[in-house]
Amino acid sequence: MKDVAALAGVGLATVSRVINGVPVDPHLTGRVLDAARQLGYRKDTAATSLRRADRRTNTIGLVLQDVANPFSSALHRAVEDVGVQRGLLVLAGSSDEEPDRERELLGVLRTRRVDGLIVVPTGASDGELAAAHRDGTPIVCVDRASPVPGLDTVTADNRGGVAGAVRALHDLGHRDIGFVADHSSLWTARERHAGFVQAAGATRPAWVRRDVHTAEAARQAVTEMFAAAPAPTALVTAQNWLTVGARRALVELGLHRTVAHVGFDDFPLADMLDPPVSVIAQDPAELGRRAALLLLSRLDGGTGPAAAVTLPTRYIARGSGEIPPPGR
Amino acid sequence: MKDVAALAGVGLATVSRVINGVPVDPHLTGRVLDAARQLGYRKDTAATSLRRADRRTNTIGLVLQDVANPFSSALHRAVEDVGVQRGLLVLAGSSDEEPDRERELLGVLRTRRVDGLIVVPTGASDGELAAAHRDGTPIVCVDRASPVPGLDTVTADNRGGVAGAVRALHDLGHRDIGFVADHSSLWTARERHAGFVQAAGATRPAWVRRDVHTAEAARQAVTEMFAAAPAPTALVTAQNWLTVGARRALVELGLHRTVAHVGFDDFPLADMLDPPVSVIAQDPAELGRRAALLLLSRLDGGTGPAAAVTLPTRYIARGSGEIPPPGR
DNA sequence: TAGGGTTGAGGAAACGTTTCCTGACGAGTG
DNA sequence: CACTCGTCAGGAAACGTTTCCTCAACCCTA
Repeated sequence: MKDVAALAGVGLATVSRVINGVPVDPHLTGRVLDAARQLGYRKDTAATSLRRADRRTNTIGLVLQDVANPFSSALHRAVEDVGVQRGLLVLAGSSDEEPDRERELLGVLRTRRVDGLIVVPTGASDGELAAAHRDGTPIVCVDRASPVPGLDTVTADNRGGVAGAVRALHDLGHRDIGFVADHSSLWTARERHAGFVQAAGATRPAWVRRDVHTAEAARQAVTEMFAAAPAPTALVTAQNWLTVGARRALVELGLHRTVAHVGFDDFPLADMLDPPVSVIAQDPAELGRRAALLLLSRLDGGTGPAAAVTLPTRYIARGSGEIPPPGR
Repeated sequence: MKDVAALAGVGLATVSRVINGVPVDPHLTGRVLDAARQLGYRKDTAATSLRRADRRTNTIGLVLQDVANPFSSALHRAVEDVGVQRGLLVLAGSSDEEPDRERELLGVLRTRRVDGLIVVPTGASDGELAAAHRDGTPIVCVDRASPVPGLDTVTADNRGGVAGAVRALHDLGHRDIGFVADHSSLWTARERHAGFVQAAGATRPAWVRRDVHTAEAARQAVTEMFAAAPAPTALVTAQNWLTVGARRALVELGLHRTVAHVGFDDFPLADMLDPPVSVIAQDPAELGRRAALLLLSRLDGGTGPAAAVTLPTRYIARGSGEIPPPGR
């Protein structure tokens, strides 16, 4: 920059003004731009954000469950797309549902003075998150409720989605409905369970399996559920991997055309299985987009109470959820 | 930091030493750490990398095709996992195969003085990439050959993978094999086509469809290919979305149990379709891991000529590729 | 024509670190 | 005992910007 100033024969301050688009004598502007081009000058982001009054880094931190998970990566992409329009770059990391890892990530993101944070919180009430909030860093929690009061949140209507699907099964004549859900430490798993209970009422405990975390575990759980004497006539699985595992079990038991099955969360190729899998779909991209927009409005100085956006889910009838109970 | 120094009653330099783990009088170390904890001090990354002799930012830039694409995100995760062990954070962005977007991304990453770059290059010979290389930024190209000479590359054996699959079909008795590939501007598409030509020799032009970019386009291409009078008895699709689109077409034509079909790149649920889809699988996570390791060795001062790592592909026989030609 | 007001560019301080250099102190040696 | 050498902590400069402040030049008005 010093070199550019020297070559253009102007002061340092003028170079800064030109680079930042502050209006300046057009003649000088030309000289500075020429000199900059000639020297291949690019301004240094570190120095810029160090000195600027607003300390902006034009970077936002994104803490996901796992960058490679389709839900997370769709969300990531949506955040990127919103950010790009503002020249924001995204620093993303995977917490793997581990509170320690989440804390660590939040720590380094804070150290880098990101302008804002979008977090899929693990749920363990988190000191780092609270500290960042106190520091005034705008934070949006997405997909799950915030462990820290006062943060903006964007979530899907997990409870209502499941309840709706269960009611649809009921209307079809199903009275005996099984349910498989993920770890109860996850807010989404608890919400989906609550939706199930709300719509299905009391059922046999053996038909409700919680804390099932992998496709393989779901396969086993469903195999056991349908091996026992009175078996449900319909099944709701509360997460996409669990849905896949459950379908595998149903196929192995030869029940995939007999037992109604609805999964939470859409997944690629769900329509190409036989029968095609009906799902309660949420829109991860929309979750990400709304979270990013919310963050931007805070970055623009938006004040006011914490927003709590709930996005609707959508039932996609593909066939597996429309199987009637035996004898109807 | 000034406050910490004052509270601990030491000089600024000593605080810096303690924070960076330079050995210092244990008594002072204790005082400094106490003061830092008490004041909630965290060092500022911007100022650090501005002043440090090596200018390290502990950040690497990752330019992918699309952060949300499963191949890309698996690669992303692998890079993250390698980086985490070194305290590196990943700035990821999506080029969407657009050279302009790629340039823009590389530009802002360069501005941020990332320590190194991992890029899935669009292929258009790129001035930014070359400039970054000249500046001494370590760069690794992954999945595709480098448009700039002298860069490390990590790629899969696309050509050999396809050739192997075609030979296997030949051994089964297939003589008429169709081929569907992505845009020829993509290095991988060209390589896979080359592998096909190498193993299949000359075929009817109508049976080789290139520049097919979406699942829907693949569906149409395959529909046309098998509607015409002499149709192939086997099909190779050179990308996972194309594979899905092709399978959809085969199902619609009622040929999915008659025509042998092999896809390039594995995809989730490939084993749950009927018949299960045989694929030539590459390992995106391993590609990412190797690229990241290569980058780290350069960051550690590793010198020497550009490495060109080629990872093998693996044929996964699931059924669809093992269908014999009619009459055998 | 002189004086006050306005505009706009240059100089220097500041952001929060690291690193160089100086100087004090203690130990070892002649 | 005096001198030199080595060790280690503190002060200040420097990294590349932005921003504050000063100051010169110009225009307008009395």
